[in-house]
Amino acid sequence: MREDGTSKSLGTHEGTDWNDAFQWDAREDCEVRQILDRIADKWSLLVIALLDDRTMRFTELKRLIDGISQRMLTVTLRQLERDGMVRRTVHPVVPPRVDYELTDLGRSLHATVQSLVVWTERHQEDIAEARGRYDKANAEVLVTEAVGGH
Amino acid sequence: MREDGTSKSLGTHEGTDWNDAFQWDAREDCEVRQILDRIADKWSLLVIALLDDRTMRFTELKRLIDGISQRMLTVTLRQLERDGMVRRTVHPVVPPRVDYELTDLGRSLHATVQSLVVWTERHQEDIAEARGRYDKANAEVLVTEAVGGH
DNA sequence: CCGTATCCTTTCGGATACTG
DNA sequence: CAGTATCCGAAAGGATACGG
Repeated sequence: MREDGTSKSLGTHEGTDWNDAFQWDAREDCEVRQILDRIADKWSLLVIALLDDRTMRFTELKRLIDGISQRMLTVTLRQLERDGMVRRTVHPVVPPRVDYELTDLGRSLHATVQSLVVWTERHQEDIAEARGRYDKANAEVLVTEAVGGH
Repeated sequence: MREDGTSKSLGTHEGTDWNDAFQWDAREDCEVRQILDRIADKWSLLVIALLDDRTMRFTELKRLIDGISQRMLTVTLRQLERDGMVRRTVHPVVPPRVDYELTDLGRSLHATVQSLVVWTERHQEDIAEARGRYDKANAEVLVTEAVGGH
């Protein structure tokens, strides 16, 4: 896909007062986008948060997260392992035992993500308030339209 | 949906050495999860990054991002507006003119996200290297299986 | 115990056409 | 110009069954 690797969204951007925003998020093949996708997908952060505490086995994670399907836990762990966030250790015993633990890179990522978590906790009231206002205003518009026969 | 609002993923967790990871990400109705979803969706960050520079009109954003469809720009802006990140100002003129600008909350979020961007830039080589190792190791496994008649 | 393979539903997002 | 409405294909993710 993407038969032209050249001009996705930057274009020629001649004399514009260009900011550095696009250095990091313009194309999908951008590193930042990929990490962001990993961070934001439904389960990765949960896994990282749990493993930041201690090493865990597959079934432990499965049980603690529990909304997760076996398939998605596997997929999530494989992605995290591939990106170097998680180390997977297979113990050749029966029944099989597989340990998962965070790498230094994974721990570092988790620490960084925490600042976002803190931000969210600190501002969740502002957000809730904003949503309240928006929804209220929007409901009024709908009512007005209905009354006016639209 | 979710007919039982009680036990989604915490369960009873009796005497486990429980960490605080789940305070912020266990359920989908959690604030952090919602903000994360917004941050990670395909276009929000791009919009925020552009608006952090200056106020822009709908068509300006459309042109600058340009991979985006009209529909998704509208949807993205509405979500950001609802969450209090973006302020939408309609000027009652013809042809219509609508300005979008970041609120203080939006600017604050953008600043916070930057730390993640910086982290990614700083570690993208580690990640690329990890992927290289993983893919190489994985390819060997496949070859071994094939040779062994699997 | 730790997965993989398959199927199937749900969601996301692009294309297109139409309005004030 | 700045949207809304509708349709449709692609992808994410859950359920289930099976394998080493």
